[in-house]
Amino acid sequence: MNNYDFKAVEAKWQQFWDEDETFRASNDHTKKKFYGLVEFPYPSGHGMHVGHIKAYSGLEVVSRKRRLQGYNVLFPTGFDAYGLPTENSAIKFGVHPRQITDENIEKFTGQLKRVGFSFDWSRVVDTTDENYYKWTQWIFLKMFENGLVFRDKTLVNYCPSCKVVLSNEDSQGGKCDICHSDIVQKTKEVWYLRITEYADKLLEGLKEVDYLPNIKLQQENWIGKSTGAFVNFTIKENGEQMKIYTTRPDTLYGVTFMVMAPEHPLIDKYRDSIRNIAELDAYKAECAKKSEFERTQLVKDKTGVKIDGFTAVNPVTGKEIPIYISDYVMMGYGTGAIMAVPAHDTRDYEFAKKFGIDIIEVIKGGDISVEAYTGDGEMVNSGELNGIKNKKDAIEKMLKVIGKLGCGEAGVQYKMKDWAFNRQRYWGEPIPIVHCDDCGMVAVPYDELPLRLPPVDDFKPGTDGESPLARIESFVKCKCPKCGKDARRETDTMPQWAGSSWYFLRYCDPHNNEEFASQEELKYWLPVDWYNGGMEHVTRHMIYSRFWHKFLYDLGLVPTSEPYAKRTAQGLILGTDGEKMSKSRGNVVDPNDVVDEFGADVLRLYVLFMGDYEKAAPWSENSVKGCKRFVDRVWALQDKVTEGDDYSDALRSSMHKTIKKVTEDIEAMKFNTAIAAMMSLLNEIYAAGTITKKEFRDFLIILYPFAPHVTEELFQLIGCEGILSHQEWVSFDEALCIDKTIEIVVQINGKLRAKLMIAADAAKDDVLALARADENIVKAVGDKTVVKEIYVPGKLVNIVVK
RNA sequence: GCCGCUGUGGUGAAAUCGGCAGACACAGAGGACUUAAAAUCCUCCGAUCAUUGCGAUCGUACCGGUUCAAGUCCGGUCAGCGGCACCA
Repeated sequence: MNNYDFKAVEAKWQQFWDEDETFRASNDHTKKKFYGLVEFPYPSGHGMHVGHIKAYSGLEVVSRKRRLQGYNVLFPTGFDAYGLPTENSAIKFGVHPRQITDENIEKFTGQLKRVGFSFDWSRVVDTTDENYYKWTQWIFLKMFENGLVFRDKTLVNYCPSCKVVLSNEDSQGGKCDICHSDIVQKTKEVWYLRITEYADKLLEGLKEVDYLPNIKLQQENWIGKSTGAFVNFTIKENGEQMKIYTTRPDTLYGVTFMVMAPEHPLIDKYRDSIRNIAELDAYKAECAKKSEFERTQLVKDKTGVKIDGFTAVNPVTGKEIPIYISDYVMMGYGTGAIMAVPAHDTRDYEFAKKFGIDIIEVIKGGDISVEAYTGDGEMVNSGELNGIKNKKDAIEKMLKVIGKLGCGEAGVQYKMKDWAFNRQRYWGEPIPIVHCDDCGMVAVPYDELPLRLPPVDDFKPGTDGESPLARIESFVKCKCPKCGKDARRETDTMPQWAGSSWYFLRYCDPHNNEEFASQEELKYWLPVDWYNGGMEHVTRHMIYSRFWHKFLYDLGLVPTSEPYAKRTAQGLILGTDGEKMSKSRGNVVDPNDVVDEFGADVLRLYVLFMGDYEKAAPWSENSVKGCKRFVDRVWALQDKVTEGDDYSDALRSSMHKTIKKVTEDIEAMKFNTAIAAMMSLLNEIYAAGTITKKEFRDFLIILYPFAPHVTEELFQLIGCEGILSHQEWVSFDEALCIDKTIEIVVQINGKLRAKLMIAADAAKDDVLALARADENIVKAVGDKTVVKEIYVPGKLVNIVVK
């Protein structure tokens, strides 16, 4: 036997699989299917990261196993290639983003193949390919047609460094998700998708899918549904109805003032009758200067200005109360105005204390001279609500009261906002809309898709926040598709998340030129059976793509209401220092280096063996060596093979147990313990000294999904027929997993005192008798009284003594 | 502030339903082979005490509880990570 030449063996099988198209999904729709999906990479110039390898290795193992289990497996990949990093390097090096993208895709493809992933390479999609983005534009137009696209002039999150408008999701924490600069608020007219229309469906749909609980929870929190009531307060001076949203209508009797967001439209409407309008304007200007970040950081000190000229009337008490403006009320949530109940809301309490406003207790239980009481209790000072102790009852009662008064009704609110769907940059899908002076916004006709990105020399964004496309006259100037007059093309492009919102549909039928995918293929392949990816995509990509999918479902264009039946997430790989891998820390591990030194099989094994798949784990060069030893020891088994088409007595039960363990652990994504079980079996084989051909063959099959190269080679070397990729997964016999004799533990008062070997089917009394007779037990019991004896079959005996 | 998760040897970690804590690895120590080293193979490897050997006690962040039995369940505390955050 030679030393294992992993370079030659891995190259040999990668070439074979490539030429043989071993992993191509079949068109045979009579077979049972498995659609495993991993998040397609963004082809950045840095190449792949070991994190990518871990992210793909999970479903790679599942997919390889499913094929052996007789499934028609669709395990595709592709490239989510639009985006700023490519555009920025295009600007930096003066190279067209198309060229950079092509080079990066080639680099990524090579790296993925070097690791031996069993992707179906005939179905690769590239979101920047015109045959792909044609359909991204097509779906956008369908949304436009159905009223889900609108333009609005509002305060937007704007990144001054990237010169783009960002969605709420992309500017979490007041930082730009791309460059981490501080976001500023800017008024701009931009494109939106009406995702809020689907808020309830997105929430409801979570009930029918199998996502990890924390993924569901994060999505629920993001959608942020709350139930409460809308209540109208009349403004005495002008009769205007001031609508507020509250989750606590039960506290309506405790309202002592009201607050509007500084940008509230009623202020502008009645400027002339507000006596201190100059003061309000100054306050508003001051707030606009603060970034969202500052606004939320300076929580402690409440600021605001009383509106001199507005007085609100509490609809249930008829009492007159002042109205303030303050930046602790946001225009973007609810109605942009609130009723303030200082006795039972911490923020209102702080405000009331600072401005010397009355605090009226309506719920007993706290001490409102010290702080706001937000708990439950008996209603007081609340008219017909007095005496009610249960919050739910109080809310119900109040809803009836305001219903009778005709001043309000129950309502729901969502934290989720509409999706700012635009970028003022070059490298994205052009938005297929034409602006006509007479017809307004007009869709580009479907038969003119794709609306291609025009060739450009200068990709720099405009200083005024305009797309570079705005400088291309030949692109901007066009005829209105409706009336034929001169018109202007929209120059914004779609955000990075557009292309990935439907890519899993395209994989079903990637070369279709008539439809985004045929109904027949979609019916067969959908839903995605198992989707794995990073936690960072749970509130963006996942919500966006579920929204697009549900929209297409409502049009009858996809057969399932949910795109993904199951979703899991892998944990990060940290640097050897235990910190998140990043270029600036210099702790990034390049998968290429690992493949060069140890081979692809070792890399694959290690990323799955290093710890719980769903948890973060630091990289360790030394531990990689352990997996290398394992592969080498498997290779060396070829010298220990004896003829035999059965299991030997020595290994029979271990074989069955290991097959069971590996079969089940893969399904539960417990890859680390599956590998550990195979390592244990290998240790047993070494202890036994020999292995039958049948045992070796079956061992290779269960190891194959993890380490396909070395197992294919050994399968061939020991003279098995065909290739391993075409074998059947091995079965196990539950009965043979049970040992004939087992070890049980004997405890005295819960402390281990002896161990016994007994027959697995021994009767309780016999076991207890044996236990009592054991010399250690006799000694330990001594002259104490036996109070109780507990027997757990197969596990232990516990003798309780006094 | 709110919600969620996690806390186990020198290290990464295991441990179905409450039933032998530390599987499997890494690192370390000793030995075999070797002129030597690497590689490989074998042995040891939670702490303390005892030690010729058998063994004893403690030990899963901390404090308490339930139980014959707790890493696992319950109550409280602390620490770390993630998400949301003036959401009315």
